[in-house]
Amino acid sequence: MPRPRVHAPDAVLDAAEELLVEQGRAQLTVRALAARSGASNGSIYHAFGSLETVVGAAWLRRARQFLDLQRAVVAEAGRDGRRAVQAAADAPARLAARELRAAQLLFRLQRDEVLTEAVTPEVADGLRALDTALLDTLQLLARTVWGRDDGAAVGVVTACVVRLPTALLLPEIRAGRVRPHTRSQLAAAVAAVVDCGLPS
Amino acid sequence: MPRPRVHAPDAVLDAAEELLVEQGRAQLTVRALAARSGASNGSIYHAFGSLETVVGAAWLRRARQFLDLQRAVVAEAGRDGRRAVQAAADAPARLAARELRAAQLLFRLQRDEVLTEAVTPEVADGLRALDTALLDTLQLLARTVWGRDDGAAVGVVTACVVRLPTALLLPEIRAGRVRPHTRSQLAAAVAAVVDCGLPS
DNA sequence: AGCATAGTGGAGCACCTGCTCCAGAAGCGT
DNA sequence: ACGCTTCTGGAGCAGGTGCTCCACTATGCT
Repeated sequence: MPRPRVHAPDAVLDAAEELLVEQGRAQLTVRALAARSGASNGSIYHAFGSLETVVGAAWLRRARQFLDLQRAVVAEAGRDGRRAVQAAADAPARLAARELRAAQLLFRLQRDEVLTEAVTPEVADGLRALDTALLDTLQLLARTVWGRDDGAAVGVVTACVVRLPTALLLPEIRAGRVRPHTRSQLAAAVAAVVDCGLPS
Repeated sequence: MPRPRVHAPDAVLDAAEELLVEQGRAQLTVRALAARSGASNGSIYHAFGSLETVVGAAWLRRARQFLDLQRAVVAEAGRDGRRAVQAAADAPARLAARELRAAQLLFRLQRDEVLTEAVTPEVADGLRALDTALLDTLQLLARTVWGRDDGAAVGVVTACVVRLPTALLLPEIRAGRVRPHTRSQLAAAVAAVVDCGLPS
């Protein structure tokens, strides 16, 4: 019926990803994106509606990939709580080994920087769905370790699964390679924090 | 001889600090800074030369404060390497307890975001001096723990003293209060990473 | 009193941003 | 062949940015 697309939306997302990883959000302008992707200003806005939506969609694509991998890894780890949390924390390193770009994007942009007012409701819903998906995993882990998933327990799991990996892996993910020793450090740190128990 | 200052440079730095902590770097515009500090555009540029220099100077002021405190804490910890590293890692929490704003500023802006091309040579030199001062502390700690301060040893100390505190404390520093339990977690994680040893 | 000097205020410039707008192109069904 | 629809390209707008520029002010020295 209509005129077919010349520029696949995925190609625009790829270009956005490159710019975000290589130069950061501030350098991702409409003009830079148009130049790198080959799509014109008009095409980009026709397909996405706003720049923020492009960022959101690019992040969403990768975050889904990550959460799938993390869920699989957690399921594989079995019922030993500490091991399961260690596995979840190691997921970013695995992602980096398999799809470096994905890990670089997810660790370069925080979730808060992605879900702004300007993103299309469609993508915004996707991002919010991601939040609850991650929370599900965190709660599952909390129950596996302590048999409860209240705020305190989930807080500790979050520290292990989100904050510690960010801290220890981020420089190496940016650099392009995660050393085995760093993964050992992460596992040790996670075990220590888990053994530290819940806040009183 | 000349006309005396109406606006103390420190007042401008205070205003910049507030804006940076409350709203982030992107919201720190010349106009916002002028409005909050009371100094005019002209005064700000006469005193600092560029906006980046204001940011750099504000950061520098606080970073010096932090490094002094950290050095003192390390010196106090004595010759037990692991304890010394734990003390150094705990320094941000102490800073937050004493001068919340300082910790909030230092943890909100990364060092790389501060030292850009646009900062005055004077402030840029100060920032670079800070790098070597921090490196001194890191090397001291590395020697205390392993008796060597090569890249590998300093790398592990950096993970303990820079990355782990950033990861675990940042959300609470932003929120305004660091819980004792979080400091325990940090100490445990640091011990675990230290005990993990050097990369092969 | 007059001068030199450092500081002040703010108008305005050049630039860049996200985004809008719309004439036209490219396909499809008829 | 014609219209219907979606997609494309790019000119251009409104607004915000860092920064420059310069007339002016307030002081201390002579």
